[in-house]
Amino acid sequence: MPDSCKKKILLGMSGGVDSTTAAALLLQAGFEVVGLTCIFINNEESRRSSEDAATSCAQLGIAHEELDCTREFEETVARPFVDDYASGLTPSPCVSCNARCKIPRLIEAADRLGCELVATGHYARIACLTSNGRYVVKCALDPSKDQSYMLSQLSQDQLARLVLPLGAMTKADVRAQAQDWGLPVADKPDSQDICFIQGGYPEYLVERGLTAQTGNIVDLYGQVLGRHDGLFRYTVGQRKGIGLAASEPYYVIEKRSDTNELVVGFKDHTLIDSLLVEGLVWQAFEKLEEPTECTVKLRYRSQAVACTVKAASPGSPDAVASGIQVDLVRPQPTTAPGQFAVFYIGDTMLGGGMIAQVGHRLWEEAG
RNA sequence: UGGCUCGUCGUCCAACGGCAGGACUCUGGCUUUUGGUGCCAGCUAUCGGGGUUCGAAUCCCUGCGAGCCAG
Repeated sequence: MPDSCKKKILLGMSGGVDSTTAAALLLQAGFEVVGLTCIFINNEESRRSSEDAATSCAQLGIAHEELDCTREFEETVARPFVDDYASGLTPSPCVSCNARCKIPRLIEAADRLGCELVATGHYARIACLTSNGRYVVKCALDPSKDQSYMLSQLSQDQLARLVLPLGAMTKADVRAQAQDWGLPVADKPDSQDICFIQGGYPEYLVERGLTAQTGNIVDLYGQVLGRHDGLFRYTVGQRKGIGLAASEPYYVIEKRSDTNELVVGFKDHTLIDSLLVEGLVWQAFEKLEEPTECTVKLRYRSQAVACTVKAASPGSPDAVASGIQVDLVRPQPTTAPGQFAVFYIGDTMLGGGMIAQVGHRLWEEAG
C-alpha cells in the first residue's frame, strides 16, 4: 500500500510503555502514525516524558509533536478538582481529563494535522453497535487492566474517531512486545497517582488556596468523638487517618459541609444500597427509556455489581432532571460523592455519571 | 476524712507466680493512570519505691494517682 493511501492516525503518547507499544502496533497495522505528547503540567517530569516519547518515535521512524495543554488542563481538570474538594466532593480527575482535556485536544490536533483518527494507550475496546449505530466502549480483554471506567464520559463524536490498540492485550503482552521490539521504555514502571500532584493532595489543595477549617468528628448519633483538621482531607469510605481508636476501625460515612462535621461509623455503616447519579453520559443509547437491569462499577478496578437503573423519581426533593436512581441488588461498600458510577451489560459499557448521593437504607431504617 | 475498687503499648482490654498477647490508632510496604478500600509488615507498655521468691504485671508493705460508696 502506498504511503498516500495509509490512514493517518494521531497517537497520544505519554512516553510510557503502553502508548509507545501502541505506536508500534499501529505502525504494524499499516497506519501512518504521528505521536503527540500533551503537556498538561509545566514541570520536569512532563519534559522527561515528552523526551522519552520523542526518543521512541525517532526509533520507530514516526513524527513526534508536543502540544502545550497547560491552560486547558488547568481550566478543565485542575481547577474543577480544587473546586470539587472545596464543595465537599471527591473528584475523579482522570475521568474528567480524558473526556474534557486529553481526547478533545488530541482530536483538535488531529484535525490540524490532517489525521482522520486518534488513538491512546488505554486498555479498553471500542465497538459500534449494529442495532443503533452508536459507539460504545467495551472492557479490555484483560480484566485486571481494564480502563473502560476512565473513558466513561466520552461522547459519540469522540468515540467515533478513537482507536485503542491495546484493548485485546494483557499488560504482560505489552511488555513482552515492547521487549521484542527493543523499545527503550519497555521496562519503565507504570504510572500511578494523580499525574499533576507530586505529594499528597491535601497539601496541593492548601497550596491552591483551600483553608483548613477544623471541626468535630461525630458518630451517627451526633456524639462528638474528636476533631478533624479540614473536611477536604477526608473522603467518604476512608478508614486510615481518622485517628480515633475504638473496638473496631472507624470509617468516614459522610462529610457535612454545612456544619463542618465529619461523620464516622463502623464497617457495617459503610454499606450502601442505592445511588443518585447525575451528569450522565450514555454511550450505548441516547437516553435511558425505562428501568434497566445492568451492572455498575462504583470505582475503578472493582468488579461491576448488579443493579437496576431508572430515572430519579420526580417526587423526590433530591431528584435532578438528568439524574438517575441506582438500586444495588447487594449492598456495597460506600463510595464518595464526586466519584463516577459506570454502567455495563456484560463487557459493554452503557455510560456513566457522577455520584451525587449514596443511600444506606438498610441501617437507616433499622435506626 | 473513714470504706471499697483499680493503675499494663497512644487508646481499650488480656496474661494458673514462669518468654507481657490482642484489637484499635500510628508508621512503612504491596496493589493502582482518581480518592478510597483491601492485603502484608513494623514501632510502642507493666505508675514510683521497698520486700517475698530460683523467678513478680501477678503476692506483701509503702508513696502517688484515678474511680466508686459513705458522711
